[in-house]
Amino acid sequence: MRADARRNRDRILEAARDAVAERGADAPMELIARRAGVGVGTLYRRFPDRAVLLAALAEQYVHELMDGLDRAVAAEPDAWAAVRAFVVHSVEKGRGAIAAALAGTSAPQARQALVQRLDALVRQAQADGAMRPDVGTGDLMELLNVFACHPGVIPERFLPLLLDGLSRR
Amino acid sequence: MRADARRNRDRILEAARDAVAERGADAPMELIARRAGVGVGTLYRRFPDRAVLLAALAEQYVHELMDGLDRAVAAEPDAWAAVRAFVVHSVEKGRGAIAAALAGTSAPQARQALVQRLDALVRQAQADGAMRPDVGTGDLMELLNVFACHPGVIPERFLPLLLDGLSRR
DNA sequence: ATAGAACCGGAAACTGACATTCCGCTTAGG
DNA sequence: CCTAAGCGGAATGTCAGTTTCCGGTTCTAT
Repeated sequence: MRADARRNRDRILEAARDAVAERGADAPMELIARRAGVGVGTLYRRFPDRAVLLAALAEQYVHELMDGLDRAVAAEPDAWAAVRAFVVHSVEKGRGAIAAALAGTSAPQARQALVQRLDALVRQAQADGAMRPDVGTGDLMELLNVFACHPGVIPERFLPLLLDGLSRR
Repeated sequence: MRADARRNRDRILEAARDAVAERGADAPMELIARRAGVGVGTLYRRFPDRAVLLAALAEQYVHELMDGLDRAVAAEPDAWAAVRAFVVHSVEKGRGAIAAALAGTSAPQARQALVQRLDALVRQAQADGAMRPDVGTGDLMELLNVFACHPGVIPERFLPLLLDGLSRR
């Protein structure tokens, strides 16, 4: 693979993430191409159709989340603190890929691994009495999704509120 | 206006609200008509275009919210309790009209009146030390919007979390 | 009962936004 | 300097919705 081709591929993924963030999973291919500074032809050469592109996006994003989770666990000995760090990290890095990643159809195995690791952490935090017991890991994912998909929900403004809501009173 | 025409008008508004809830502000006119048990022709006779329909929806909905607010204030002497009651009521009655109502373009005067009344209540609740001080009325509206637009955010599951997040720690 | 104004349904024509293809030109890199 | 790999973007095809229109139907006032 030629160097410029690789560069374009990365740009496309980046642009696709932004576009999906703003316009949802069916953002126009042409918009994605334009934002990547690339012709549609190039986009289609690299990703034969939207499903492939979305899958690549999801794959990449789930791995980023997994990394974030690992780092949070490593940095914070306390489970609840780790959950908080993960949420903050995910929301900030989130942008639009979440919509694709959590839609379910893409990258199911990687997604499941993430959910399992997160679930263990959540249960621990709840067992410690630090996190409210009536929210599940699925709810947490849903909330990340809201931040990613709903532009009006600005992290700086709503994250403190969410974290307080999630903690045990 | 003939009696059957009025009946159809009401049905269309009802159907439009549901359709907007599920498919967003650009739900197909044809879908709305079908759900109302009416031909597209009838829909267009009553509402020349989508903007008019959305405006009618917004108007109706903002008034419902206003009524809910009045009732909450009347029933609850405490400001924070009234805010809570209003939020619960709004989320439950919400469905999709919020998307249209809060989009901003429609029914600006009625909307503004609502925001003003709500704002006074919020400030009171915050002054009482019962509600967290770092959320504004606009944020509250945004949150209602999330419940209305995001089907995955089920009120029964997320409302307690939201209310806890909104209260002062 | 009945005239006729108001209303209705839904087929059909129109529209525009996107997806996808294709090919002549450009460029990396050995 | 050669050529395989890559590129852009005009052109074409597709389809979901919008909007119009008119022959038939239903109210309701008299």
